[in-house]
Amino acid sequence: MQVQIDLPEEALSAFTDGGSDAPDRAARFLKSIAHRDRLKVLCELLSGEQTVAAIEAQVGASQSAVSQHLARLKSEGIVTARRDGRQIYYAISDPMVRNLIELLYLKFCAPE
Amino acid sequence: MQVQIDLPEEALSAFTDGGSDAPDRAARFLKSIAHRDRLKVLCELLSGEQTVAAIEAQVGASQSAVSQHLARLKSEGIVTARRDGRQIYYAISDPMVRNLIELLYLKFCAPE
DNA sequence: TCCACATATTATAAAAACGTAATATGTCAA
DNA sequence: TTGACATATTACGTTTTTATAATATGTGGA
Repeated sequence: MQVQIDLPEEALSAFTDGGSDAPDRAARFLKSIAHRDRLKVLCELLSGEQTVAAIEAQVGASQSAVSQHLARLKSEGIVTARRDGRQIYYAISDPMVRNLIELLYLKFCAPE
Repeated sequence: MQVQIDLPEEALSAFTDGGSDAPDRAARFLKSIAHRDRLKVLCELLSGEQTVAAIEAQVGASQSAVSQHLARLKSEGIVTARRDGRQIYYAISDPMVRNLIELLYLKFCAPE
């Protein structure tokens, strides 16, 4: 289990350079993920696409709440939806989300 | 520039396992970071410890706002504070935060 | 066509986050 | 010990997020 990232020097000022809207976009992205149940949804989707009903069951929130969470994640481009008959399958569309969830796992779930 | 993470299988269910409070703790952590100005603060601190005045100047927010942001980051264990005379130096205390900011850089600031 | 199923949308009240202004605390130097 | 400086804290009105309940939409089968 390892995490390794190399960054160029200019990265240090990427968020502090005045004109850029990167901080706003990054904050919006993080806010979309920074919710107990949305984290659970994403973790559930790590293993592949799932129907809303399956997600609901795992997350343990109401149908309406889960649907709203999924709508938010979708509007943010974090997940995609695909209909098959009556059911709708959601999947993670942003590979970076996987890295993020994995980082969170290391910090909050790793057995030491 | 690379990001590589390997995780064991059980990670997939780390957030969805019922009893754990990991999702709550992870969401709290993300919320602490998910703010335009707090992101700027952290990015500023990537290059090393800084005084509040220096951070204020870079972030471009009011003294009170910056102080409150720093207090929140500190209460979350994300930064530490060290007094030297009249000034207080803040620094990132959690190495994982560096990884996270770097991930965000790749997504929101990389020149493509 | 009608009904049941799967999911989405809307409305809204409660809770949390935010920004600003004012005030407080701690430290140094005269 | 007083004043200026650096930072923290408190109070409070505003905005945003969230949860819940109710209703709507789309799909397939009888």
